[in-house]
Amino acid sequence: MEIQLSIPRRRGRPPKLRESLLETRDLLLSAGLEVLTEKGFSATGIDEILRRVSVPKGSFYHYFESKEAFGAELIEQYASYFARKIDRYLSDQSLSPLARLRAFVTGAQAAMARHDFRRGCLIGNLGQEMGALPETFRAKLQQVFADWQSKFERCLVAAQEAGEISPHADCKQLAAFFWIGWEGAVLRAKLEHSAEPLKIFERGFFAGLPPG
Amino acid sequence: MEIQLSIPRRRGRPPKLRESLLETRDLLLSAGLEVLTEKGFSATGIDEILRRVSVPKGSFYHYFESKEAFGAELIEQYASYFARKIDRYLSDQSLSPLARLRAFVTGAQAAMARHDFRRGCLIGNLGQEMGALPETFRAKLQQVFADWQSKFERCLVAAQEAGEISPHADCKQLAAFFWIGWEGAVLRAKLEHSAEPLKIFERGFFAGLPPG
DNA sequence: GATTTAATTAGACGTTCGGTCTAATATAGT
DNA sequence: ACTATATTAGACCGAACGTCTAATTAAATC
Repeated sequence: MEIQLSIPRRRGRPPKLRESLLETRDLLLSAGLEVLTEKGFSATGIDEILRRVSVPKGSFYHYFESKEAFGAELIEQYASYFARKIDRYLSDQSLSPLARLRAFVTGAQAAMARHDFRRGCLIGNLGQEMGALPETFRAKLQQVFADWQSKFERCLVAAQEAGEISPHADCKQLAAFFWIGWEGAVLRAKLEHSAEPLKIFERGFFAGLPPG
Repeated sequence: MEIQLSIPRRRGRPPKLRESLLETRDLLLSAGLEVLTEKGFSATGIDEILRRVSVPKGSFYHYFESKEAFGAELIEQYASYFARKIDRYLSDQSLSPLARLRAFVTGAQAAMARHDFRRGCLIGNLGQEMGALPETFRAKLQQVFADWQSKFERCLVAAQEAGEISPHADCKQLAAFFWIGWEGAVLRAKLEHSAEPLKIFERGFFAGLPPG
């Protein structure tokens, strides 16, 4: 939980060849991710993030223009981190396309379990909070979902080609359906501190796929 | 948007036979519901609610012990209001059980549209926020979902008895699946300011039901 | 090696918010 | 008339928010 800096930061311009060129900045981002996935954007104060990693406020506003800018960068980081994660699962040629989707779901469950179902999906969290967030976030969040969905869509098409699901299935719709529901499941898993909602959604989704 | 009191409130003990016996209190609750479904609990300040309805702080803390108590009451109010709404739809004997479920979904879509998809579900909103909320809310929220789900479950059993879905279907699971996903759809509809996610989830859910 | 420039930390600052508390006011009850 | 009760009014406090300026240190320049 407590990330700490290897070498305590000092004032002033840092030496050029230190190992911690972006350490403080990254430290803030990773602490921010932790807290935001747990408590959301509005409920989280900069001070809390700062305290967690023993960084003074000045540093924060040195690296980020504002809380909003910080959030925007977190979205980008998280989105691409997660996109890579999806790609890793969905490109596993040792599994059938449908099995890859299942593998992703299983992996995501394990990931939530690792944090005792206390952390959700940053994108889902922020989406829920949009009413209180800078409007600039909306498009970003929508785009992230669109991206994740398109990855799923491609995998579903592959499943179709492999005869795992009906050739008449609308893969785009199915992919959207998955992500709409999955975020609900993550939300609920956080509320219940349990894997059950994730499992129920998994079962429901795969059982509902039109057989090939 | 701006609810206003019929007669401006005055200081002092109010006359007994006024029409506004609980007006101020109700005013606060309904304004609170509006704001909380849009922005969530943490992002909303008491002051904002008070300003909206031109009520001074003294009144708030006269009627409610704390923000937490206010939230708890909102949950109860909303939960039972919504439970009645569900009951109304699911007890409509002029429709088949499955058609009643569809009617509920359609009605909920219309309700969201009425607020331009800016307001979500209070229970879902608070569930997402749990990481930053008083822990006493958790059990309440879980119970509300359990309640709503059990209503759905009963209707699904009726659908089963009517031969609309497979007799082997696990109605409890299906009901849970619905509410898990539906909350995701509401979240997403709010993010996109669109009915599309609700429709996609509706299609996906009903298409996935095991035929009778 | 003195001086300027760039990078980073330190923390003061003003504002807002949640919650408390006291006073003021008005009606009800006796 | 007097007391009790209900409600509004808003000052006040401590904590937290986001911003901003100053201080400090190393690099770069000459």
